Amino acid sequence: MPELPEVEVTRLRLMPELTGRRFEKVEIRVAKLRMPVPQELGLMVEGRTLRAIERRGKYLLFDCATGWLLIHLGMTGYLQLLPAAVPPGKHDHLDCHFNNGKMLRFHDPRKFGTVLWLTGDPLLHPLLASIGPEPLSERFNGSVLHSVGKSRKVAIKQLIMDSQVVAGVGNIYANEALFMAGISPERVSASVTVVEFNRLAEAIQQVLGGSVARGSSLRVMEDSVAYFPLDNNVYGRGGEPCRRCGDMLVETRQGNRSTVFCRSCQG
DNA sequence: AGAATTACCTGAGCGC
DNA sequence: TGCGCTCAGGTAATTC
Repeated sequence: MPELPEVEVTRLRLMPELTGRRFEKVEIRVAKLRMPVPQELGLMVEGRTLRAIERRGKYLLFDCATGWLLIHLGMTGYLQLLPAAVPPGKHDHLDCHFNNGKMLRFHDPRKFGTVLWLTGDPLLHPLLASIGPEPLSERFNGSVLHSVGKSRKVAIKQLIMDSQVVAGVGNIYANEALFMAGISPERVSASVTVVEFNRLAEAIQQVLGGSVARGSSLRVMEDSVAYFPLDNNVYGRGGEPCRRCGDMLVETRQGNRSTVFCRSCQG
């Protein structure tokens, strides 16, 4: 599923192809996503020139000067850049045609994604206004994490998955970052020390930044710009040996999400 | 306010 | 072969 690094790599790949290009035509085939795709989207976007593509958490923001096209890929969504003539298949819900003959196609089997039109400052929109700091910015560090986490009673894993605390840390990277930092996902947030919060913030940046770097360096695979493989240390490896100590990784559930960790390496 | 739970959705994998 | 079940999970909305 697209996590922050996949979203960022998508942005980096689309930007050189599409900035400065004009939206010619928008085709909405399926508007019934998690939130309805606004009817007037075509009217708003067509004829506009794309100035840039920004990202906030896992939200992509297409700067159209008069407003912003917001896209979230949900769990199963991806964006493809294709020649305009490629016929749509199942789950190809939306196409944006550009004046260079390219078409940006939104594909999302589970329809957890979001496509909206925003006016005004996008960061003030309710969906974005209360998102925490960008994990890959200098604004995010152990002190920031500590200042919110020191008084919270939730498990540390749920704290770092809270988008109000830090943007865009999903289940896979939460598991991986906690392993890297040597902290048990089950620890109550308030029991985590300053030193550990520092290690955790560092690990979050390492794990996300490393994936962005790896994803950016990969050749574009086929026609997709969304996915790249991930070699996880813990996620998806419950019951298998820990790569650090060899003990069996345990799999539990937290807030209905699967958690995998090493009881020996993560205290 | 913070924590916990629910809803949204479909493909994959499973047992029978 | 196919039916029914469970699971996967980002995040907004809802409830406690």
